[in-house]
Amino acid sequence: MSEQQAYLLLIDDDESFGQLMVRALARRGWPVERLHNANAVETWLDVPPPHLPERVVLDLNLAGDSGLRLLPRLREVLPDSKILVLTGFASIATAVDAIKLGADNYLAKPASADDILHALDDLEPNLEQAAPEAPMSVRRLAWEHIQRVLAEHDGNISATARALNMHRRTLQRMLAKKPVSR
Amino acid sequence: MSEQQAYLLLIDDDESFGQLMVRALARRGWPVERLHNANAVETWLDVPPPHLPERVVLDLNLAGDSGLRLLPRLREVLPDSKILVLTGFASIATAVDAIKLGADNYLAKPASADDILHALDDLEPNLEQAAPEAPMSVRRLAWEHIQRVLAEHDGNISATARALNMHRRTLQRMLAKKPVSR
DNA sequence: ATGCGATGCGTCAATGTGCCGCAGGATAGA
DNA sequence: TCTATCCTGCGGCACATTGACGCATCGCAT
Repeated sequence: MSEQQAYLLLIDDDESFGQLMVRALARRGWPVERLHNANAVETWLDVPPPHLPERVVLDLNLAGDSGLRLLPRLREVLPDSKILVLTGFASIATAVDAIKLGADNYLAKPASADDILHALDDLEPNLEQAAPEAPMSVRRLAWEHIQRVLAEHDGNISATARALNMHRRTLQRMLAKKPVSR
Repeated sequence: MSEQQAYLLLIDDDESFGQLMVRALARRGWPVERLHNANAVETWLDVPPPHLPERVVLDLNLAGDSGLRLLPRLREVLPDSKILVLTGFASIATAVDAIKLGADNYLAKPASADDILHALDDLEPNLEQAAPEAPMSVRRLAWEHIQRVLAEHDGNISATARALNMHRRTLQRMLAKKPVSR
């Protein structure tokens, strides 16, 4: 029988983003299989198909980082696949965790299909990566800190606000605007 | 023969910060060996001492080339040491690379001695339980960060505001009121 | 003397934050 | 099933902070 075609497994529960991505990836020659939520991934992992994906994009945009929980088993079932973690709430803490848990790369949304494919291909650490010209802005620092504490509290906004001694409403508003550039 | 004492290797070229850290770590029971620049690290790596450090703190802000470059050899010479990468210019990209290159953890400045020791001890990815530490409030964190950057710029408010990508007037106002609050 | 950048400060409009309240969802126990 | 609790998203409003602009002053090197 003929060799089966390589494909990409997209784990993502954002419907519109997911469909867009499927199309964009297909246009670039990647057949995409999709899983829409953590449960689907669990059952998929319980009985993996004979033909395994060559690449995996794991979106952990869900409340809390339950997506990270899936990583170890994913890596176990797919020792040779390239796994990319994608998130709209990127932080250094979760990036570090993701790599430790076996991800090959980590990307912050918004990311284009090209960004994603590039991140999956270009896995070698860049030694030249000089330090960015400026220190972290206060905003970025605050964002990182909040993400860390949020993670420590399993994504519980109220508890995080209490721990941070800030108002729940304020935290909520901060989290509502996704991109914290600088 | 007597067992030699575990010690920590601090690789950092910021004189004031380094001395502070050495003292703070000593107060917490860690003898510290220090290397002040990339060259010193190179020669140290060429002829490592018989008694190797148990923990390493590598500051990426080494003058000249990136401290990231040193990581692979460090890891090679010290397969069993805990290596923490510390940087005032944190970014997700360098965090990912640092972990890939063998760092056990990655921390952004400003970081206290306690932060550092904690980061060196708590290497497990944050899946299950959260560290029960009391998080700093965002305000206090911001204040400390500002103080640090301000110091790095010799107290130059305009330059600091530029580096932090914030308004000079705003920085000025923040500094005007002393109460650091929480 | 002249130019340049840093500093302190006033003002005003645009944003952000503290605080209150409410409705809906999830959950644990009676 | 009913109920008490906790969390969440969100509207609204008064007050606080920030961004942007301008201006006078000061130290310093040319």
